[in-house]
Amino acid sequence: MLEHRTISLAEQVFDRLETDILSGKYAHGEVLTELKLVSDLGVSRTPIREALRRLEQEHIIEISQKGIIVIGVSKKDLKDILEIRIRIEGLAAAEAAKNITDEQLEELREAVELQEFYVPKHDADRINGMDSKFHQLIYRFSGSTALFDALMPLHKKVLKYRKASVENEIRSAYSSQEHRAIFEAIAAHDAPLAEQRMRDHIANAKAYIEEREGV
Amino acid sequence: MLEHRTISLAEQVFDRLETDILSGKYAHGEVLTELKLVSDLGVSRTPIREALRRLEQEHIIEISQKGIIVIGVSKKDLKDILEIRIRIEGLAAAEAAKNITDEQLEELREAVELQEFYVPKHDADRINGMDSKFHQLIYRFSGSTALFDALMPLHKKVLKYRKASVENEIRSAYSSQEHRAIFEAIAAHDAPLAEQRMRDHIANAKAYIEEREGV
DNA sequence: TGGTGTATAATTGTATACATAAAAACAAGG
DNA sequence: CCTTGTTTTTATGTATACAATTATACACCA
Repeated sequence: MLEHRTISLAEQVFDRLETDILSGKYAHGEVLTELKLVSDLGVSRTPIREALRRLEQEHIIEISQKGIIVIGVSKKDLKDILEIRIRIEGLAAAEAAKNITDEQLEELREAVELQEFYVPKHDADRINGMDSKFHQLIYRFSGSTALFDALMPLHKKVLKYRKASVENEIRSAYSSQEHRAIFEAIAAHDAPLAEQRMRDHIANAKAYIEEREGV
Repeated sequence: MLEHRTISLAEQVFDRLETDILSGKYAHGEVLTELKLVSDLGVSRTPIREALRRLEQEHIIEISQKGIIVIGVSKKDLKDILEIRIRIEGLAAAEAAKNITDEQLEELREAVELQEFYVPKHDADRINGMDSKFHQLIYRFSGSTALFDALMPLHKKVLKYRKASVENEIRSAYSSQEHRAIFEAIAAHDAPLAEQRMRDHIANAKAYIEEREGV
């Protein structure tokens, strides 16, 4: 396992396993063992176990005597997650509109504009990356740890399904425009407008994803 | 550390530390070390570290080279948490109204009635216990893992502040009545009514707590 | 053939030894 | 007296050895 800066092996293992599970690299029901992960990742059981405990807490794996069972995110989960995000992600945008600094605003602007840059190029991975970054920055700039902690795991769990959205040119273009509109409301420090636009944005994403996934 | 049934030491350590931190037993800013916990709890560093990782993920501790810094729940956190719960806990009640089974309904009824039993006796600990149980059962009976995962940590983090509410006779009696009303709506499988009553209940609790805490 | 008990193997659970990095103590020099 | 460089201590990070539990394979018997 390469790259060992200041970030601990336990953290790296967590990030990697979380991404692999949420991206669908491991299938639902697949059984892993700590020993298999030891040989795959090239680290000892200690950091692996610490990562597994956190993944278990997020309910994307289950640990039993048989091994580590991959759970992932079901379509029912997806439905529930988007329903929750419709109700609280607007709050994050509203709080960000109230609290954001000029410097943070520039960081947010960059995410919006890079996404706009990649959309006509159909670079799905980078679009997805900027899309994620936009939402996560808003969680952070809301200034609420509670909102951040509630929204971040929900957002990460949509990864696999968001990827598909981004590959659709029409939805991808609309989504980028919606981000721009939310950004403008936040930049104007108009909390109610930011809240409404974010709520609509999640509702649109939900409608698209659910139609696509057939739920 | 006594009692080692089927539940692992790591889990026991997590529960104990979480309760101690959220109840205010450890003060904000207090610094612990793994070694201190080893001697206090009588278990090795391994299960302690696994518990600490989970507590760190919940943002109620921070781990640094200086040791383990207790963070806990600030009044700002409390405000943010209740604002979130107002927006999504009604959804949990609505889903429970749709999905609850007769057997689960009886379990919920028991929590309501035991709370009603303890209120006139001013048994704060047991009232608090039944109050918590009522909400947590609804999270479970909502049938949504996402709602459960979002709401459970928020609910647990109010522990310290809820305790004070429960010691007030007037608020405690109202709260118990509100639980009864929510229960009746769920028992009637009236999702919109359950949602509205739960939202009002959280809003009332928020108003009381915030007035009391002076935020 | 089916079930049951037992032996075996495989897995997680826990403790501990060692590595590493940062903080703290301290001494020297300006 | 303050600053700075060095040493020492103290903390977490990681690997590994050992324990305990559970799943599995298999032989035996009804």
